[in-house]
Amino acid sequence: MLSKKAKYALKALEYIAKQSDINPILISEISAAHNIPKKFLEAILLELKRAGILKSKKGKFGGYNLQQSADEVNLGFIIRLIDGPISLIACVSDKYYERCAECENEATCGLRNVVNEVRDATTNILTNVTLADVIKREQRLKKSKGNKK
Amino acid sequence: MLSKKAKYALKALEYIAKQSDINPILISEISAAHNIPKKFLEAILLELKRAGILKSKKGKFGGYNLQQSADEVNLGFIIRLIDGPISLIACVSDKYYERCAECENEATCGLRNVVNEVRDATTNILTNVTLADVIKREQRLKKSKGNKK
DNA sequence: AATTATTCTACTAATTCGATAGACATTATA
DNA sequence: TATAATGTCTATCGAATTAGTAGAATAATT
Repeated sequence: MLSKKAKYALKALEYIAKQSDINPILISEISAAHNIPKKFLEAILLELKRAGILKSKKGKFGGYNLQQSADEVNLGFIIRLIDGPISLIACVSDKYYERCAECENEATCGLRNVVNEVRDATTNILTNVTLADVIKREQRLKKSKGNKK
Repeated sequence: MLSKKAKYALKALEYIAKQSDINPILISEISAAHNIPKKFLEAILLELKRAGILKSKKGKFGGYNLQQSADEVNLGFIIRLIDGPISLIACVSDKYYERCAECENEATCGLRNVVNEVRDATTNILTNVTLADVIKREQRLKKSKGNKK
């Protein structure tokens, strides 16, 4: 499961991406809109800024905006940044690889083979879906819901 | 990521499944074979027994065997049993469903839509791969490794 | 009875997660 | 230049989870 931190990060980024680029978005606004503890969100946005995803403006009328465009930021990047490995076992992770202590031969491990397949399936989705896509999906879902009624 | 407990459980089950059904397998044997802390493994095997996956025999020449056949036990079941939800967010989980506090409309949430896709991809693999499959994969990997040399 | 195993209860140490407090720095504008 | 509004930073904290341990009880075999 994702940590709350990662979920908050994704929700906040989606919220910022949806707004116009002109006005910086307030932490307190995002916090109120999604019931995210403000102080916790502060730390998260700061981390996203340090990673180059957000930019900030201090002082009055300050706040946050995307630094990259919404179709350049994929979900996999965010999740890895906040939560670490996406894979179920570290022995199949690209960025967080670690050997299994209890495994004799990695190359022939059947479990590793399965877990590797899961990782491929997961990262294929997560690294190909961007913030812009998430917003598009939301709009599509809202439309198709309207049609059904 | 899987917990160590879940990884140990999977490794131990694979080990038991590989042996003949006749002789019960000792905890200490599995523990030694895979570098799994013995006392910790004890608790894990007990849990697997309670879930109906293993059966045990006490006393001399006691130990553990599978209760179900190796092609009936799928990895998803084990992982859910030990670690809980496979999904990245509980709002798309079958067995561990929970509403997101920060989400207004679940049906139109774009993030949920993506996470649901990930869940489908993951569980499709994990619930279709059995212990028997893991062993087969291992054998296949060992063969293809031999051929290359 | 002795031996060898699982079973069960109860801890515990370390780490991670989620969250908070409060001082500080920066910016806009009145 | 004062002030209000905002992000930045450091430090901390409680609760939950994870990983692992100790030791007595129970059961089966010889």
